[in-house]
Amino acid sequence: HVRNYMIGDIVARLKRMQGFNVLHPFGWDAFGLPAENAAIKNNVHPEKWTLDNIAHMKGQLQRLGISYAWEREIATCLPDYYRWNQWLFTRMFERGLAYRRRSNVNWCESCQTVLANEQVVDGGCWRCGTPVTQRELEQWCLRITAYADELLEALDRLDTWPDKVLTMQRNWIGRSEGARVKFGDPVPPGRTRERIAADIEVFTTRIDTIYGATFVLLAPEHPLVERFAAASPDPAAFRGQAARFRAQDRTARLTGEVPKEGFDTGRTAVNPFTGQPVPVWVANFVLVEYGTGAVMGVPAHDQRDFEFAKKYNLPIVVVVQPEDAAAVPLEAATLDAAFDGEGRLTASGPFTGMRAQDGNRRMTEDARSRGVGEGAVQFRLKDWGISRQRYWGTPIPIVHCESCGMVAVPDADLPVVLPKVVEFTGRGDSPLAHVPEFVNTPCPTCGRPAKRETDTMDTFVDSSWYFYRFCDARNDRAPFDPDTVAYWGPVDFYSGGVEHAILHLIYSRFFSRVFRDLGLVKIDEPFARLLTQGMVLKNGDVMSKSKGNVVDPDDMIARFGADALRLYVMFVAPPEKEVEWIDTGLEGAARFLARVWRMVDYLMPVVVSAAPPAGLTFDADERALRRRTHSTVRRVAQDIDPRMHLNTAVSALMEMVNDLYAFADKRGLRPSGRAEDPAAPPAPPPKVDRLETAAVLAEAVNALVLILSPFTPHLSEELWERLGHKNGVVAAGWPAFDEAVAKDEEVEIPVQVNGKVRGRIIVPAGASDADIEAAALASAQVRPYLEGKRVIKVIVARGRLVSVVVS
RNA sequence: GCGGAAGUGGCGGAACUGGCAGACGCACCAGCUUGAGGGGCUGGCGCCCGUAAGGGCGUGGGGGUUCGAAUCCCCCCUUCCGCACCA
Repeated sequence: HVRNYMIGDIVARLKRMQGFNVLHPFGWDAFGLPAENAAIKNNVHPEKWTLDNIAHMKGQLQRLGISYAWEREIATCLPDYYRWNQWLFTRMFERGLAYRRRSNVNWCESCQTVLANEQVVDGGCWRCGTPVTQRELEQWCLRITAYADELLEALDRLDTWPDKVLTMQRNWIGRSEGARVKFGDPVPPGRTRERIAADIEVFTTRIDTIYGATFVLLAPEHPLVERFAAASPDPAAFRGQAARFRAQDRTARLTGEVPKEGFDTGRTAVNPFTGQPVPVWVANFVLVEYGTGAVMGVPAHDQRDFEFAKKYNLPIVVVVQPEDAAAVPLEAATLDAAFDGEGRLTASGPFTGMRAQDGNRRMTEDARSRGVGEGAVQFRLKDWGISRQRYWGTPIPIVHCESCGMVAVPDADLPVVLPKVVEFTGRGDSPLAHVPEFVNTPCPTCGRPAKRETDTMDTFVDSSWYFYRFCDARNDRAPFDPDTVAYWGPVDFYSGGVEHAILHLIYSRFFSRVFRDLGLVKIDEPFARLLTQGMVLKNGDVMSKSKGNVVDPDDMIARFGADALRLYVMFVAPPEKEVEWIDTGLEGAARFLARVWRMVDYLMPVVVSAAPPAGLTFDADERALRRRTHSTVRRVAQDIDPRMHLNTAVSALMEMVNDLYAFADKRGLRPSGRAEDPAAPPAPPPKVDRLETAAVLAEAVNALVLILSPFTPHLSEELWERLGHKNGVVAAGWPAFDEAVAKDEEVEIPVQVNGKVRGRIIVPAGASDADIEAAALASAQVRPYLEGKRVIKVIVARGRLVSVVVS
């Protein structure tokens, strides 16, 4: 976290010095399970635990010198903030974007609460890793799927987002185009299998293979399964098999550990293209929540179906042949794996001979015209289940009334305040349900006794819109003023860990669009630029209390100072990479800052009394130092924004300091190496004869202190003041940079002969290509390599290199 | 399996549009600072041959494009990350 806040702070400080109006806010995402669990464990109220932690961390951030706009500080656990969660929930409820339904939900036994799909990682809880089980519960859901298409399509325009995040979101939304097709009741009498009571609708992306569909598979949870069971000769056995599949460990199923299994329902359905009856089976690998919960089995062209057919001896029919003319035609009898590539259709009635892709289109049309199917788009994205059976979260502002049903709490009655006196058991039923004063309330509509909803909201609701609240953090009439958000929004620069790639960043994109459709914001995408910063590791592991490898920023501040810590963390690697923490690196940063301090402190009398450089005539060394000063001013700014290479910005600062030392050395100026030793004789004061030398030193030192300040604000402010400036580094602004001064006077150009560097020439900057070529060919270093050879070609590359080709 | 990112000295990394590979720093080595430690300063530090001058090799491996490749293309290997029976 500290690294992330530093990155943002350096950008904010640069932009402020460049004259931008910078909103650099901070808030506390303070609801959630850790506080509640700590409360149970330590017998302290979650609110106290949370507020104490906030106070501690705020002190730490301030000691690090992170320049936050504390007057806009928010904490999501305070009614000032969460009332607007409730307000927004109410708006969504009115629009059908928030709804309640009974469904299977992910349940974490350890956290004793529901998890959203996004919060299930490798079949376990994202927070504690406990394997997730399924429970049937009444759940409030937010209809994120209403925005699925838009959330997907807009990713194409987020061109500054990391590819990784875009890909993860695309996969998560998981759009696939295909068709829904009905496998109907067999009509003709006299079959051995009985008629079923309804068509079975399947979803497929490969309708072109439908002539090879030789069976239909239902998910064990599919509604028809129970109907078939009831009508079967042995309902108990039937139900038992289905129940066994349903009970199979979901985690094992997800990791592919459970073998594919199924059983025959004894029913048939008619393939709407072949007209042939096909058996209907129940299979453990078919997912009820995806598509229609039923699929057609095409063993020749789908590997899962192939394995299933082999295991249960179901017929295999090849309907796509690879187009590769040399290939041996596939035959069902000899097939050892499904062929899922493109090719030409065979044994597909009127579609035979078409390319599979064309067949796909034509067969979808055909199905539609005959009323047996239609094109369909399917998403993997599910609606977002937000009910949590815990205490420390935003109360859901709904009242359940026996006569009026579910009624939203009117805006005037918001916030629904979280009661303070609650018993925490961690048992997994909502703690609020045991607080009668909270639960019992008159129905807002009819006034009769009614009961409040006792679940609280997923804390990701809190973090899905807080960035707009910062723009107008003290507004008590609305979540924010639209004009104010129009001024600030969208967020220009957003940095955080890649762990937010799906959860937070997709929810926020969803909420932004809800606000847009409510007329509160005009933008779609909340975050214009996204940086996913790498984590800081210690001994190859993520720092965590349980591993005992945490580096406490306060310890580092005490030992080396906040500035050294900031400089080191920025220098050690580019922001998006992971870094391994090493103490010696921090020592190096502290050493560098001591070096800066010594030189600036030593030169102070010269700097304070120096003339401005305008109108002076400088010697070569002085011009070189000015060149370094001006080019570093430019480079540091560009390395921060737009390049976001904070590590090379620090390198540039170090190079400048090295040059400053070298220049000073040439002029007999050298600060004492032991400034901290009071017994050491004081260094003689700097003696500078030339007006011009004093001027370039002053220019360099003043600029250095300023351009270092985003990284090392404390050191820079102190030195800046000592250098006789009054109003601080931000008021001073980013130093002006003069292209003419920064430009090299002459350049060294390598000369290659047949691709090898054989010499170097020095030419005035801006020399013409012809002059450079002539100088290269005349060079004493190069000439021996041209003796007796014929020069075929000479290339002068952008004034940077000469390449001579000889035979 | 699918997808994303990445492989450069002992280490972290630099090389911005194809143009001097290894900037900057860490570690290490040698020297100076009247002794030690600490601090500071100077120099060295990719690999191989060579006392040296100099030469050869070198950005995971192999091929290619180009006057020129860490950078572009093809194949392969490795690592990390994400998704994973999505029909």
